[in-house]
Amino acid sequence: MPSQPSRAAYHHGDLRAACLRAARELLAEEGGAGLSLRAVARRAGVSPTAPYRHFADRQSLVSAVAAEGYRELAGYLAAAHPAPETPDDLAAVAGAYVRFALERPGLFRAMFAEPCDPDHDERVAANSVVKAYVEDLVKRAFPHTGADAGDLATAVWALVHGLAFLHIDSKLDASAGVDERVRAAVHALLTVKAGNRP
Amino acid sequence: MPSQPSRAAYHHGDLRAACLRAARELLAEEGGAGLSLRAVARRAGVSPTAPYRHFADRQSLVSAVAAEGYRELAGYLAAAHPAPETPDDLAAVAGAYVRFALERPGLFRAMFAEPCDPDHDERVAANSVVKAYVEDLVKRAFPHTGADAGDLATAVWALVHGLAFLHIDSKLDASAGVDERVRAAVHALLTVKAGNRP
DNA sequence: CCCACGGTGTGAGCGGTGCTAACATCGAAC
DNA sequence: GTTCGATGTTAGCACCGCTCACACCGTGGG
Repeated sequence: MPSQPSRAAYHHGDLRAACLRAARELLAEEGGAGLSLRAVARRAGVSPTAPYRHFADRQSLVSAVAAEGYRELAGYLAAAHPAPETPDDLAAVAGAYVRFALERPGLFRAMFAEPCDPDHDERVAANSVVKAYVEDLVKRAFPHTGADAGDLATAVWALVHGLAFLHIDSKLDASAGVDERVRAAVHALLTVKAGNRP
Repeated sequence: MPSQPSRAAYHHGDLRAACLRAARELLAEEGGAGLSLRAVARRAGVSPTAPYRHFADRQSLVSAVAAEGYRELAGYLAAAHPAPETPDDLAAVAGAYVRFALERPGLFRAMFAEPCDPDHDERVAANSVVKAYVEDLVKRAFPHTGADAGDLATAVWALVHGLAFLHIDSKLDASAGVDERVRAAVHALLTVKAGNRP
């Protein structure tokens, strides 16, 4: 591999990274439909088929971008609250999850909207990081719950995941006060009177 | 318009319906990527551009299919429990929502996975039917909740929606006992002790 | 009764796309 | 210093969305 980016090089130097960056930009600018290997190649200033040296096919590129997205999401959530302990902290993290989706809808859709081959190791690894983070978070926020902690974690993840999708699909008018809305939804669910059950 | 399906007709008779049916089949067999106007035309036994007489573009076809999907979803939920009243009934309906997504992942993704033009009247109408149904359901299952009923409905919809997506993305091993898993998740969320809050 | 018209299907064709195969270039290991 | 493998290029296939000009035919005004 070339150690230095020799000027006007025949070889790009770090085409893989350039492709990922270009893919991210296209995803942000034109959405998932605009993400094509050829467009990526154009943006990277390279011939239309050069990316195939680094990605087996389009799906492979999308998976790589998605894996990046998972890692970013994990960081984003951690930044929202470094050590969430209470349900209120959890609501803050939930807000961050939805905000992440709203700020990068193209990326978020790439992460979830198309079926991905489960063989992409990097992708499943990055995904399970998010999963583990949510589970740990829920366990700390509800240490004394009688319900199975795994079930609760699943439910919480599903809740925020669903909120995110409904928002980016504009099934809920998202424009104003997303955090407030998310907080209200989480609060509403967590404070439902169990006594209502027969 | 031809009143009778004259045999070997130059005009199809009901090409629009045939296109919708073909689109549904393609969605089921090959997923969203396989749904092309040309493939639809082939399957309907018609020239590649004939569908353009009935659908302005691909997006328009997808929106029409999605609208069908929303109506079917509403019927599917209603069939799961004709008059849900208790949180347990609600869990049953939630299970139906997820089952619907798992049985028709292609259709479900078409309904939610791509951004849709909000100008497609039929589609937004069909979608709001589902929304109203969920709201009514939640109001009946939790008549005495102090929280805003709209917030709670949003939260419940988000919960089942998220569960559906996580399942069809196989983020949760869905194969066995989906209903049980969904019921457990809903139960876990609804029975969280509010007393845990500071 | 006939004919014009408009709704519907056809065909050719443009540019874009995923992907493959054969070839070109260059850095690095021997 | 030569060879070799990784990386990039070009040509080309089939398919795609979409447009335009044209063909067909049921229907309604004369």
